[in-house]
Amino acid sequence: MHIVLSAAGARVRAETLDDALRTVETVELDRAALPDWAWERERDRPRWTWDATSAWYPPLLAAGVRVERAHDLRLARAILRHAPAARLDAPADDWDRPAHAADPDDALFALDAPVPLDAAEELRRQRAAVEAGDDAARLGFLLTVESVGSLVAAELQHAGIPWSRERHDAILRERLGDPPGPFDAATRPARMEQLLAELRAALGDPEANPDSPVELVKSLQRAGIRVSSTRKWELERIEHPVIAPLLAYKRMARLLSANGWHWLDEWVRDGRFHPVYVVGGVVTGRWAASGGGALQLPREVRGAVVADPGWRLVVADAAQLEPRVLAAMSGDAAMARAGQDADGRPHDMYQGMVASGAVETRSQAKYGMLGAIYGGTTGESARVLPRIRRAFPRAMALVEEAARAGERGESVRTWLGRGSPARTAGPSSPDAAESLTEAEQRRRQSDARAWGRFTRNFVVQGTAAEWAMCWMGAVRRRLRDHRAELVFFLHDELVVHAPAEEAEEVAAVLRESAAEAGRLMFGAAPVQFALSVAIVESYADAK
DNA sequence: ATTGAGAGCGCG
DNA sequence: AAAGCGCGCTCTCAAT
Repeated sequence: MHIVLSAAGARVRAETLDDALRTVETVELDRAALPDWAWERERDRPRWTWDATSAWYPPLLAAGVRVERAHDLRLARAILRHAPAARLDAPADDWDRPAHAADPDDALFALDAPVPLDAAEELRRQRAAVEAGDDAARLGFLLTVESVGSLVAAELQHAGIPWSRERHDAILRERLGDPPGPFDAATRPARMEQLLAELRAALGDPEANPDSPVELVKSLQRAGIRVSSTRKWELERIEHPVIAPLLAYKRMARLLSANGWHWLDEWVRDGRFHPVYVVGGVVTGRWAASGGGALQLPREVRGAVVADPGWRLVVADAAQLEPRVLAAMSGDAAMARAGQDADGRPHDMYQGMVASGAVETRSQAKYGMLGAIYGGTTGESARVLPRIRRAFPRAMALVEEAARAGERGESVRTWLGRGSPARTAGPSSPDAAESLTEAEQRRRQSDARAWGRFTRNFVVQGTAAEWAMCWMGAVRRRLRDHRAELVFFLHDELVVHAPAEEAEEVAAVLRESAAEAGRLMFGAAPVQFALSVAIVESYADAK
């Protein structure tokens, strides 16, 4: 059963659909009455269908209403638009517009803006587009998984991750020194001022400005240091007294601007950081974050993430997720074996590759797999690739086929059927090869290879994102009647905030859910999804 | 004053 | 040690 919600002027229309998507009941109600009404109807476990979870769900959560199932029409439309297995012939319209960012306070009231689109009609159109295609089961599952993701994203934002202002402030003071007071002549924290003086002295340039890359390059060159940029790795290989204080300064400046006191004031409220996730925000299907930089939370500040008294953080990290996903997709039995021990239990995959004799060291295994999945062409990864190819031919064949498809300008798809975008800078004109200059031919070849690296990575990264959404969906369902709740997500990592006495049980839930995600995605494929799980009071202690 | 590109660096 | 993929954020600097 679906309940389709849409804005009807100042009110809300709720249409109940049976499993054949026939309308069986339509009611209108005041927006203010929606949470109670939804809570009532949730007993029938309907699939709440709306233009965007990010718009409808936050106000329900704010009113204390959780729902189990949803269908996010805009997210689904975006997937169907590019999925090779979908038969969607609707012309581009407002449903193709991404949802606007959610404001939990007034999202419902912002909704009535442009178009009262017919949500039920769009749902029927989407179902038809899935069923007319050649991969209906998987594609339908992908839409469900994406919608579960949208629910989890809203719930994560609602819950927030426990954040200690005191710890954060202490970390900043320890790293940067005391912040300048309001009447302080210094404009930078104490240790930064000190380093600034040091590096200016080392350069013999009292005006040197490390905050401006352009000015800094000039200052360095005046001091006889030949650099073309101020990138860390270029500076690191230079022997000069200015380098140490300069690198230290740059590191501090980064921390101060990205996650300093200003960030703390802006993003931490009532002891929680409420990250804004953007489901489907990345072409591959990964989530993006908007504001606050939830997906780039530096290790340096994770000490500020502290469980409430009597509570713990259960931090689970999927080990070697992308290689395992690749093993499952390609059905590469040797690679799957490398990820489990003799009893078939999850086990460090890179160690397994060493044990099987495929490579000599763990680091070779790691860089070899990175090279396979990203398309490495140089250095250690390129050196090991032939050995990886020999040991895991099916896995390598899958990524290399994806790369070749991309080079030919074809699109590729993830395991559940998300399609890669059309190549933008494509092979524009069918010029005869001989009419092109040599430089132009080289450029096109290199563009084609770059696009091939993108499609190569797309199939694996996108499928890993699908696994991750299955994982969190399973965790969410298993934690439904617990006090513990999901509070953070980071591509292949989940954090649950749990009462101390529940922590061990939650750790088991995380593991069982990883196994369930593997079964849901890949059926009986013999791939184990290993987790490293830590029960800690502070996120910084997780690894 | 606002906008956009590029540099640089944080995350997976 | 960095490279090969995907991002967001903050800063500078030039163009509008």
